[in-house]
Amino acid sequence: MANGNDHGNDNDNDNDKGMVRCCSCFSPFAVAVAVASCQLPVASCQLPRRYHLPNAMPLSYTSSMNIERILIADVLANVEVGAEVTIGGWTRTVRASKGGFSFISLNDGSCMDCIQIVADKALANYESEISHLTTGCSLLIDGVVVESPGKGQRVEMHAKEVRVIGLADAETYPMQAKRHTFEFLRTQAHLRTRTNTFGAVARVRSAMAGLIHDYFQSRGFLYVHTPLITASDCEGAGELFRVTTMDPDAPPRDDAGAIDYSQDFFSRPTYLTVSGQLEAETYACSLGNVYTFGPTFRAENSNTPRHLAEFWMIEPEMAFCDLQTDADLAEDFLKNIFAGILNKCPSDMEFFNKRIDKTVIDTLTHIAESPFERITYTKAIEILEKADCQWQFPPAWGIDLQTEHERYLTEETFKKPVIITDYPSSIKPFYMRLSDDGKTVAAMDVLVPKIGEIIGGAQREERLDVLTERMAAQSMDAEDYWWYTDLRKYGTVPHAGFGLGFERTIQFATGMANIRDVIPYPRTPRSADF
RNA sequence: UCCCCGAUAGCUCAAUUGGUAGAGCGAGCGGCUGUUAACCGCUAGGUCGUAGGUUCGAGUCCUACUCGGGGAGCCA
Repeated sequence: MANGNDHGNDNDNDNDKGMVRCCSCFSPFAVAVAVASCQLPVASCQLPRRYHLPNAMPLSYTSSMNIERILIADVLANVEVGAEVTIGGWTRTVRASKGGFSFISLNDGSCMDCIQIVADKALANYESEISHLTTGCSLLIDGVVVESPGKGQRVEMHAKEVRVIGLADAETYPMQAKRHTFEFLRTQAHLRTRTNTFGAVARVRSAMAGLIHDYFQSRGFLYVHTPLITASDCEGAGELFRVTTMDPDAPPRDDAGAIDYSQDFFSRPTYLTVSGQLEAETYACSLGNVYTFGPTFRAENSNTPRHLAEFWMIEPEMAFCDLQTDADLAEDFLKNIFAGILNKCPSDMEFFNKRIDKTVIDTLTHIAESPFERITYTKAIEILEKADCQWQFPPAWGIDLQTEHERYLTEETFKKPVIITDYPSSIKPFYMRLSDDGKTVAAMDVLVPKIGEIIGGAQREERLDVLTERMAAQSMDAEDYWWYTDLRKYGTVPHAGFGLGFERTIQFATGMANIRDVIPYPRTPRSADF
């Protein structure tokens, strides 16, 4: 066997049970080749008796080549007993025994579970280093996978070498091996991903992003990168952040004393985008079905568990499409990604179901399997007016639905997602298509229990005359949107789309109560730390 | 932005309706242990968010501010 110091550089190819021989592949791009080369005859393989998995990454950290760091997720699930592997991670708890050995629970973020390392006092640095380990230290461990006599784990690891890479002073390290409130962890956002909850949120968020791309890519949607800086200042979606290079203390001024934006970077006032929709429409009206997936900015002074100043939004846009198909897509899309996340992150989802919200798995399963309710706004108002409820805001046709109304519909009346369509034109933006009744527009909102509006969408107004009338009615200058109206002037086409709040989707899927806990570094009024 | 609640040890909280602060966890040390949020013992650790005010005396009452949480609005 390799001794503890050369990290697998031995080439003696013995036949230890469970060892797998394979060629090295230090480029992550060569995974397929490497896996294939594992089929080579043993004699042709010059490399160490190391377990090789597609997820293994070369340990470029060390100068000794031929080492690969195996993910703990793989060790726990796939690596067979007897194999020697190298893992790296951060200690969660260390239970030291003065008698002879220590148990180290190590987590590397690849999965919810930690692997238990048994470190014997025979190790060279046992007294000097291992017996002093505390929560949060980073380690590289070389050892053999063995069956675990303890409960709750298939295997554990007997360390052959424990390299202490970084210590964490227990006196000051904020992440104690105990329960912390989310409020406290928000103040330690750079370290909170070392907890079970935030590790799981990060994995689910990443998986969810992948599922969303998969959904659209596999259906022929084109991914469009719409600009983050915009000059459109009145899309009606909220307050905008200004983008400028002017000195706030001494902005250039014109003869009349007004701020002279012609001297600003873009020679005009510019802002961070509140939506990529208008630009996405232009791509849809030449390339068919498209989607955006990127950050969005709202300068609204919103202080709620459902609002961020910077959040991510997904906005599909489809040509030759009406409201019904738009709603069909929204429903199919949500079902698909919720079923997908249950399938892709089972242990993280079990964690959320056990520790965060005991109903999430049932809820997501139910959503994936049963049809959404679809009602018109008019019908929704009827239901609310008949409801035996003391409304803080009595429902009435022409007034937008309040939070209490949305929750009543999703949580009391239907107990599932509800798609509400055909809102009064007076409460919806200019670009939504005016219906034949002249009073409503082809809008749809998807409401879900607890979160409320998760999707807002519409069939777009494709008739030039109606569009310009509606712009004028909302005191907009159509000239500013000449490129948008051009779509209706040249080869106009019915089209529709919607916007999905990414963080609200993750909130719903995980049961996390506060949106600030499902984005790495939340930006909210008076808060832009990290 | 509006309404409500909160701020006490590193973290989570308590302090009998004004009499100069306690617990659990965490940490340090010791003991014990195939342990797994281990267990047992000892020790250290706080000018009670900030600034004023009332009072012989304020963690406790009053005012303002800051920060945090919940609800509402705006929305995704």
